[in-house]
Amino acid sequence: MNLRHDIYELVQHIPLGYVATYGQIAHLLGLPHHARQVGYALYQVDLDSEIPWHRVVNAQGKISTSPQRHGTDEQQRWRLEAEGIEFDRQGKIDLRRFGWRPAWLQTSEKP
DNA sequence: AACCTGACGACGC
DNA sequence: GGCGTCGCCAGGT
Repeated sequence: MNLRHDIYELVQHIPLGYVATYGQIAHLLGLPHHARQVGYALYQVDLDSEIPWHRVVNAQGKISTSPQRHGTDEQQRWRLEAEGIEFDRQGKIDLRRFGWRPAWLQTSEKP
């Protein structure tokens, strides 16, 4: 399958109340150095899609902003807060608390 | 084919 | 820890 499809498939596994990073998604797919491609793929997701695109943030635990998002980054924050995720004063998420830890990493299983 | 553009990240100061 | 640099690579022009 193509890259975008793989990315979408994996993002759907991020559980409610947790977040993953762009680089983490790329690594889980066995594609290091493809973090930017993850961001590019998510940029193209329809806002009303089933894909929980809002559960992906950058490695610093912050929502990545861009003029081209036309405010969807704001919507991302609302959605995450609605799921119980907390932001600190600098708009950062504590990845130790809210970072996704896929179960299959410990059980040597794959989705 | 060459060049440009990023929802990124590791690293050095 | 904040901030700039540099490396990355799929897609579009």
